[in-house]
Amino acid sequence: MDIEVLRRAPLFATLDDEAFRLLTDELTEVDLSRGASVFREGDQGDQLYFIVSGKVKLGRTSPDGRESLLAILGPGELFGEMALFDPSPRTATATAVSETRLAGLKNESLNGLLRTRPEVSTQLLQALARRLRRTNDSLSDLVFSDVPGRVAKALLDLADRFGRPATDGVLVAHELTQEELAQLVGASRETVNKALAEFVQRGWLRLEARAVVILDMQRLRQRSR
Amino acid sequence: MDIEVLRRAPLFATLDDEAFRLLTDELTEVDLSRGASVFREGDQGDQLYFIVSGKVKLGRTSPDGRESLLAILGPGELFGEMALFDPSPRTATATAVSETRLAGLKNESLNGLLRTRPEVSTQLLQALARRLRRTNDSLSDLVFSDVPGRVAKALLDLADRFGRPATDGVLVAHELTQEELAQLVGASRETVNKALAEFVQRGWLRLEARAVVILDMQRLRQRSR
DNA sequence: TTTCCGCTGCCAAGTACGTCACAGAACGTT
DNA sequence: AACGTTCTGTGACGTACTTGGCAGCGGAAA
Repeated sequence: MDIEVLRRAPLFATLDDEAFRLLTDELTEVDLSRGASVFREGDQGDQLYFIVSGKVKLGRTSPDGRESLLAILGPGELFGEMALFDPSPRTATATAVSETRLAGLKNESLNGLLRTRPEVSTQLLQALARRLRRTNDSLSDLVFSDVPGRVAKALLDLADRFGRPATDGVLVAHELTQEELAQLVGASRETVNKALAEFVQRGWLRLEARAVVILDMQRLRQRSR
Repeated sequence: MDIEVLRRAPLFATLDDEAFRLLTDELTEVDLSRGASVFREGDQGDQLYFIVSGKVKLGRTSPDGRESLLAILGPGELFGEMALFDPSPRTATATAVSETRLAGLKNESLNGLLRTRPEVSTQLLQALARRLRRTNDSLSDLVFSDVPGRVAKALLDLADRFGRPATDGVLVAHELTQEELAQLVGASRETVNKALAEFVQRGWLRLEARAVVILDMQRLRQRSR
């Protein structure tokens, strides 16, 4: 397993090499192809996961079958920790958005780590606090912004986390279909498509297969406020 | 100060009486009347707060001045902890909804506590995980449910946490104006008013001043799905 | 290649909700 | 009691969005 990503993860940053090696022995490798789920709403959960490579979407299903995405996570991020601290079934489904490699850490292993290395809990608290802040942001966006605004925000956020400089702008290989993007911003596919078309028409974006190139960050950022 | 609420708070449950007494010495008492703020968006934060009595709303303001509420918190709950773990300015404004008494705990005191009592961090992780779950719930509700559904959900949630049995139902003294209730569910005051009127007309509710009496939990619960 | 299916783009129609506008009730202050 | 202010209730109207439907496109599978 490629442990480089893990070694750099803030959660393990305080560990010395020896402790880190012991820990990696306890990790389980999980490989997923696009569309495969790690766990589903209602499952019993006793593991948290690190994303080594690829992307994962966390989603929920409404009683009548519609879907909504809580977050898109990438390399170095962790998820599935809630079921450990607040013990109850999983409240979201985790699905691979692309070819994805995860490292699973069992509840007991984590508890062992927390016992011998209490500093690690600080990192966990930070990770949770950051996630809560992001979720609060999404909540406000949903109330304050219209769909084009939310799409702009989502693209900028994805660009921050997954963007790479390209010849004429920033390439954001988000790997999401417009349907998934719509579920992420809480709107219909149709409306998101229109918003994207408008951005393209204004010269702010170029669309590619499951990716966009942001040509005018400035304007897009203004539209997102 | 009335320390009973604090003694029962899960965060301090594992402390022996001696440790608890030392801790309470480090708490600062804060009293607020309705409408007064503990901290505001953008402030520098170095304290977290327990609610001893009363209620607090956590809200955000949009660039154009509209407001949205992230949560209503009551006795025994804590807030303002995010600024400590994820150090950056406060991302929400905390305002008293009624006469409120708080106990403030400084960052350094908390760190001291975490150093001597690492078990406390588990409780903090739990509290954060629960909050994150609730926020995720709000997020899904906003996407999945219409306004009447969200109003029903909000009332049931408030009933769970602040409801007291009455002669003909459950009295929920939420202390919120309809404007605030609207900000909580992410809708306009008028629409919320109409939803409430409909519930009353169907015999599910009775309205009182900044309170409701839930007459038919069943139906209300059905409407909220 | 050909076929198929998922994804994209777009039009038309319906609707839930926001905005505006106003009036009455309740509450606190002098 | 008189007054202003804040809160509640309700109707009319416009619109941003959803729903539904359909056609073209491209990549994967046969």
